[in-house]
Amino acid sequence: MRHAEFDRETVLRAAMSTFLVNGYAKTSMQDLTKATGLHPGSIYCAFDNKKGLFIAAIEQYQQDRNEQFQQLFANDRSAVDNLGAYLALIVQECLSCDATQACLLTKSLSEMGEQDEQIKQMTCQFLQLWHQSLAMVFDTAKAQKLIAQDSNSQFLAQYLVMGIYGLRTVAHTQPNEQVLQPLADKLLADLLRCEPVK
Amino acid sequence: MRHAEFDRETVLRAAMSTFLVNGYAKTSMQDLTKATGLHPGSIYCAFDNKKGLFIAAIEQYQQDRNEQFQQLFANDRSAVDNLGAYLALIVQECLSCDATQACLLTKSLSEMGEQDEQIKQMTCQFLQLWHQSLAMVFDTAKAQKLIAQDSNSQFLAQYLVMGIYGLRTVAHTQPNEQVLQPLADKLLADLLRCEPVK
DNA sequence: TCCTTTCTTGAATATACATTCAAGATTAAT
DNA sequence: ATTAATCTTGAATGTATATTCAAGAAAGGA
Repeated sequence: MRHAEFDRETVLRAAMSTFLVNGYAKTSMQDLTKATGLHPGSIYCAFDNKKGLFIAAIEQYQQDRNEQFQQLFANDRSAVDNLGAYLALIVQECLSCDATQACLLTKSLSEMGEQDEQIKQMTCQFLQLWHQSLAMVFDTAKAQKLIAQDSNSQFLAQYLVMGIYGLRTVAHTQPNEQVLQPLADKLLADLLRCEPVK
Repeated sequence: MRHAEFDRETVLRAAMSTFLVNGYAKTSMQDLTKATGLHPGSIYCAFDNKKGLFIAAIEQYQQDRNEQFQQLFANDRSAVDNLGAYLALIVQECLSCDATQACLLTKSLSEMGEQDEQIKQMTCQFLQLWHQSLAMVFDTAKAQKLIAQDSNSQFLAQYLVMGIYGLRTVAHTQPNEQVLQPLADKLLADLLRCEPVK
């Protein structure tokens, strides 16, 4: 018997980062061997092929982001404060010039959604889970009487998702805190306003 | 003397559509010869290389979209009505299942922005022009006294840009009018509200 | 210590792809 | 009608790239 020498999570995070910078198509196996330190044979042994590594990297991304999310909201502070902190964090991520700024899920969906049904299914499912997590935050806000009792948590979460997608895209052309933070502020304000839902 | 046999705009729109579906990297010259009806040599003669054709297609896209935009807003109706019609049009585009749903500028920026400075410059510039066009619409709305006189047109336009980016991304996971139209409605409502700008 | 199992290595393979180019075809002016 | 200029054709070229595989290395059980 013998164990694999590499640490799976480390390898997946390296691959993840490479895919984020180059996109899937423009990431070569050579890029991946350089980034992960693994030789081609090892990658094919552990992940089947390039797409298998990509899928594993996306799953790791989802897990990492989800843990970060749960940690941010696991406290007794008001849901509104937590949302404000969450948005501020996203703005800061957008400002950091490295590739963390984009979301691997939406980037992959945009690149491959039309051609690869499996990638489309997986990314859509993960983004849906994120939407649901945000809806639960709005449920909490309702319970804390911070927003109207007749608010539609699903709708508000969807609107926030839309805003965050948009914020990240604006960041590509305007990676500037003076631009992004006011947008995030208005987004949050518009979410908290009493609003009859259609 | 002899003229080229193909119609440049037709060729560029075919290329545009192919790039939109596959992305730049996954579009082969073979795809492009099939889509445009041109043989490799003709493409290289007219556009230098694959990237040259891509750039020309992006320029055509910008021109087409800009003309569509100017036409939509060239009337005497209220700027708010025009914005509503514009958003409704975008929602309808998002619902049509063909590749028109995405924006070639943001898609290209997302795919190649990190690696190709020229593409980044060009797409950012065109997106900036769009932002300015929208800002002028808010100036009109101000002149028509439909929004507060101290509104910041630049900021409102940026917020609308953000919302449209977001709407288009949501459409990838939820290509559903019952989801998209309410989001667009709230977006417009939030833009028209009297809002002290930071 | 030895042996079996599993992992690692990286050169070799096969394919896909962007690009070139020389011959052939077409046009318009003379 | 002839000619010169330009366009079209599509097979050939060279490069990049994903994947395979057989030999070598390491680990743990007997």
